Parts: sequence; C-alpha cells; structure tokens
Amino acid sequence: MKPSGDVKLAYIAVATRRFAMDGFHGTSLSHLAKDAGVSKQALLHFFKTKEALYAATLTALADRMMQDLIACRHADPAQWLSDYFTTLCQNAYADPTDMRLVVHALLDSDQNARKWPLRPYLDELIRITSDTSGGRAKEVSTQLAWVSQMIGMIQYHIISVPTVSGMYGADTATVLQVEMVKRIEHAVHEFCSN
Amino acid sequence: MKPSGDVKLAYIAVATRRFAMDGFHGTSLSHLAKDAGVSKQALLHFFKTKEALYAATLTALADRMMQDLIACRHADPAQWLSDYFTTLCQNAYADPTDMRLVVHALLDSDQNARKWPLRPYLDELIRITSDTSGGRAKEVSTQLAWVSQMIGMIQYHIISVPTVSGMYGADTATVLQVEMVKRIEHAVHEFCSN
DNA sequence: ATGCTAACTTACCAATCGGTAAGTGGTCAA
DNA sequence: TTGACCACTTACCGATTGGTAAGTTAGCAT
Repeated sequence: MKPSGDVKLAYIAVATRRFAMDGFHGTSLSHLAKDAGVSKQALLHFFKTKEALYAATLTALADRMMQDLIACRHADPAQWLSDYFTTLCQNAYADPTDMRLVVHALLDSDQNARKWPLRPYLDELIRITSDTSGGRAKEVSTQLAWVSQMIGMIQYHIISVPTVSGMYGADTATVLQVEMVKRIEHAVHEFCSN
Repeated sequence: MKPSGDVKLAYIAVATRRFAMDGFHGTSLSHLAKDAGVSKQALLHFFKTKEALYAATLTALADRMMQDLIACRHADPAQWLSDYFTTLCQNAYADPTDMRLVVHALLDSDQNARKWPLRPYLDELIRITSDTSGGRAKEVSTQLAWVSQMIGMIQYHIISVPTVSGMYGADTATVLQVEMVKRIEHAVHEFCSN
C-alpha cells in the first residue's frame, strides 16, 4: 500500500509553486491537476476545497521556514541570525517560491479570517533576537519591528526582481542582488552590536 | 455633454480600490461594475478589456506617485527625500490602497510582459538621491538599491499590517507603525549624511 | 475468494468568467 | 427635424470555475 502522505506532499509541492506564482485567485484546480498529472478530483480527494489545499500549502511553508531557521542554530545568537538571514537570501535567490508565497498570503490575509501559521516562526525569530547583546536592551516591539523589517527586505526584494530586471536589465538586477545581500549582513551586524 | 474624462476617472478610482484589495485575478468586471453602480458593459465601453482597465489603473497610480514626489520638492535634496518619505508613510497609513496595488503589480509582473509605468517615478527618485551629499559619492546601482529598499520597507510594512494586527493585536501593530516611521526617517538621515 | 479501503476516474452540475452584438435614450450641431 | 454621436443597457455567448455523484481499480487482511 502506498503511504498516503507522500502523494499528498507531492500535491502540496505542486500547489506551492502555482500559488506562489499566480496567487490564490490566479490558480485553478484544473491547472494544479494538470501540473500534477492527475485529474482535478484527485486533489479534491485529499483536500476538500481549494481553500483547504491553500491552507495546507501555507502550513507546509511555515514548517519549512521554521526548519530552515532551526537548521542554522548556533550558540551565539548573533551568529545564528547572521547565518540564517544569509542562507535565507541564498535560498530565496535560488528559488523565490517561498518568498512569493508569503507575500501573496500577506495580501490575501484580510479578506478571510484564516489563521496564520507563520506565527511560531516569527516568535522564534524574536526570541533569538532578544538573546543578542543588542536585543537585550530593547523592547519586544522593537525586536518585532526589526525582524519584520529584515524578512520584509528579503521578500520585497525577491518579488521585485522580475520588474527591476525588466526595467533596468538583468545585469543591474544582479548588481542589486549583491548590494542587497551586503545590506542584510550589515543590518544584522549593526543590530547585534548596538 | 458630460465630459468623458470624469466618468472614466471615476471608474479607474473604483478599479484601483478593487485591484489593490483583491489583485487582478481576484477582481471581476461584474464586481467592479456593481461598485461603480453601472453595468459591466459600461466599463467595457471605456476600456476594451479587463487588462486595459488594469493598465489604466497602473498608469494612474504612477502619475499619482510622481505628483506626490514632485509636490514635496525642496531645494535641499536631503530635505526633499525626508519630506517625501515621511508624507508617503502618512498617506500609506491613511489609505494603503496605492501601496497594495504596487505590490500586487510586482507579483503579477513576470507572467505578462506589460510595460511598467513606475519607471519615471523611480528614475526621478534616483536623481534626487544622487543629488544628496551622501549620494554623490555612490554608484547608481547603490542608489537604486537604497531607493528600492526604502519604498520596499514602506510597502511591505503596509501590506503586513492586517496580518501583524491579527497575530499580535491592533495595539502592537500601532506601536510597530510608530517604530517603522522612525526607522524610515533614520534611514534617510543616515544615507544623506554618509 | 471475499470484502474493505484508499486512490483515483469519468461524467456532470450551476455559477461565474471576460467579452460580443444589438439596441436605447439623451444631447448636440446643422 | 434630422442625424450623428455618446454613455449606457439588456440579452446573450462559449469557456472555465469550484464542487458533487457515482463508479473503477488496485492492494491487502481475513
């Protein structure tokens, strides 16, 4: 008997790519089914509605981001943050899917009261931040502001790559990418040393 | 005879709100028509396709942003930038429509080769930046990176407000807002004095 | 062999999508 | 008075949407 989890995860992987590219409304079950090579009802067998499939992709996304964060664990919280944001940048450039998915989810978040699964990830990020020498002296809201600014920098930059590339050329976009990585690293260093 | 421009602009205003809220794919001509209080074909009389209406919306957005930038004109470019980003923050908080529209457009930009009307706005912003004492010493790509980072900070923060408010409460979101305005002002000051 | 269950499929549905065709009513100049 | 034009409407179209109903096929325990 084939384990049901694997097929389900494969469908979620397909849905993740599509939802990240075209958003919830821009993605249809038929397209997802064609991508997965099955009929539309194969998806509806595992996920009762399109919304349920979308929620599952967001949950999987949250798990992935939390895992990536934990994978960079380091005794020194400043080093932990530095490592994490650097690898997050690299991963985002290699595959912008997850970053796009987060931004799409942010834009959709007000029109339906869906519970947001990225909360534990953010909380953990704030916890690490508060452990740094620079973070200890600050309030929680300041740490949240900083964390939000950092992941916002990365995510916004990633979703703007196609536009910048179209407006100023691919080479300019590449230069911008290098510049942005430096800014991320500088921001981490500055925060932790204050 | 009623001037045709006014009605057209009214339709664009309605479309701007809807597209900013739900994105291109999440908005239907029927909904737009209902918002405007006319039939669906009234819109198609002025804009041949839904895409054309969307393009008109984006062009109007670009004009608006350029006007807001010019309205803050100041002899001292550093003061100009400072004034502009401060008022941009205020306007964005009062009405997040335009910022949401930009982000939606960024996410849609790769799937159809539509010309991006915000280019003159960005160029002007870079030109002002290069006139500052801090900007003169830097390369163009550095200035583009900074400009992109600044408007990205504001736009990303605006679209994340509903989510942050839902996760951490409205009061925390308000504190975050104040914190973000301070960061914007600090970033302008730091850039111009380097 | 038999029955059960998981993983699908084909067939179908009402609703809605963007868009076309053919008017309707009012204002205008000639 | 006429006729052109403009803003707009009703009626309609094929295609696609998310979703339901009813099988079908395979593997596995009994």
